[in-house]
Amino acid sequence: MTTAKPSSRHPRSRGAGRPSGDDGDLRERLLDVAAAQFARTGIEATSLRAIATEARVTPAMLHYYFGDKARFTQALIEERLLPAVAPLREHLEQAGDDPRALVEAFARGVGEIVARNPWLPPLWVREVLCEGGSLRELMFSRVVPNLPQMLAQRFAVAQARGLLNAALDPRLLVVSLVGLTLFPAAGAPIWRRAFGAEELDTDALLNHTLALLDHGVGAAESGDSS
Amino acid sequence: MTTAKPSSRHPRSRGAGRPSGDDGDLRERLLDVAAAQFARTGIEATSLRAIATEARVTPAMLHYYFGDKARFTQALIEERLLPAVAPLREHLEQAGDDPRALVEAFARGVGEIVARNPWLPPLWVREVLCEGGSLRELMFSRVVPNLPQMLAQRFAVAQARGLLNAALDPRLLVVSLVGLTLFPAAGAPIWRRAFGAEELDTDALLNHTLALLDHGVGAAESGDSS
DNA sequence: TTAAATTAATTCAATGATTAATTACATGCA
DNA sequence: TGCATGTAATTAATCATTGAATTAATTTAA
Repeated sequence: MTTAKPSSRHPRSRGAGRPSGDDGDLRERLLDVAAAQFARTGIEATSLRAIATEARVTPAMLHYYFGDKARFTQALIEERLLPAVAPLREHLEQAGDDPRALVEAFARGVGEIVARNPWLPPLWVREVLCEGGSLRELMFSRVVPNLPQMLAQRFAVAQARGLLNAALDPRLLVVSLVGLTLFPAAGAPIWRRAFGAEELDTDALLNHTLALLDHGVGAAESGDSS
Repeated sequence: MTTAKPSSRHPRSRGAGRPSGDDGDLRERLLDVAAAQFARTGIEATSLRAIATEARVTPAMLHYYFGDKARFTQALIEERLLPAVAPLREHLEQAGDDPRALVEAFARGVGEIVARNPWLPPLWVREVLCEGGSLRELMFSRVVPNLPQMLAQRFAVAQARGLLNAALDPRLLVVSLVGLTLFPAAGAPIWRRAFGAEELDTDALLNHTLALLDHGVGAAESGDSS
């Protein structure tokens, strides 16, 4: 055992002898590369080898910095997923009780998060939404604990005050809202492919979503209020 | 080479000596098991061994009936995915030009398909929507060739006639529609988990979606028309 | 010269793919 | 009717490859 073993915790310490002629912290780079690759291929289907290769290092580096794959994904969650999603909560808490404001806050918040972390939607869809996803439990217990319930609750209050379409179910509205925002983001490449080469304009999507939620599909009788 | 080799094509033929004390065609069963497992774990991350194990047979059976993994998934697409999705096209073609009717036809069609093939939404989300999905190209070229464009086109026509909210983009409306229908279906387990133990009622979801698309989130001024 | 950072090489299990042997039935033939 | 035989269906066993995890050796800078 002459090997240096950071085993449980990150080495971090700068200043030590590191031959890395590369850019910033390798540890960070590994997380970034992994986030992108996990989003592309899925966590289970992505080999540590592939990550290491894309990061131009040996697979052993992953073991050096993170231990095993489980702890690696754990680190990814702690240091990428959680910080990325955190702003959404604030967005929502700042929004008033008006359901339209809530909806807009949610859609705008998701939009910003996605803009900053393009890898997030595919990862979320794959690993949280789907049944066998690796991040299911974690997402619920740590990332957005009872955020869906909180949102539904506020919709329910708005509905009781007559501010929300009475035909809607507050909880299903949350589901719809997520579907309208995260789903298109996750599928951006596909829409591009389906509807010609144009990039999916996130601003346009946001406005469209709000317009849809404002009036529905029927021809609007009054002007919009955005 | 004393081995029987159906190599290129399905053996199919009944009447021959088959020790299988099991139920129907093993070939079919393998496809069903695989569909479920692929939906749960993802195609890449699912081993042939796992499929064989769950089907209570040897991995060699997969090779016997299908060849390699690529041809196996190909068969799954041809014999499960394509037939499953086919009805949607008819549904849409029968619907009139009224956007509400179109929307309802789509939502109802998706609902029926999902009810019949619970494995479809997760598989679709994973393998078609996401970038690294294995079925991307195939889906577009074979399963629903230019169906999105067709839908968008009809929305555009309706819009030109003043039947559709002018603030909407026909193509983005298609995106929203898919998000509102497929996404909740794919995430059914999660909503169950998020909002207590109740099953996600697909009928309720359908009605909710239609209500949302009819009037938006604002308090409705007129009675519903369902 | 010391310790962090990194590479190279190794081990072990799992996977995809394949082959050879085995089973069970159906049919032809006596 | 009963037996031999061919063939589809299936299992057991094998092989090469890949992946995760580990260890030892090497580089680099403080």
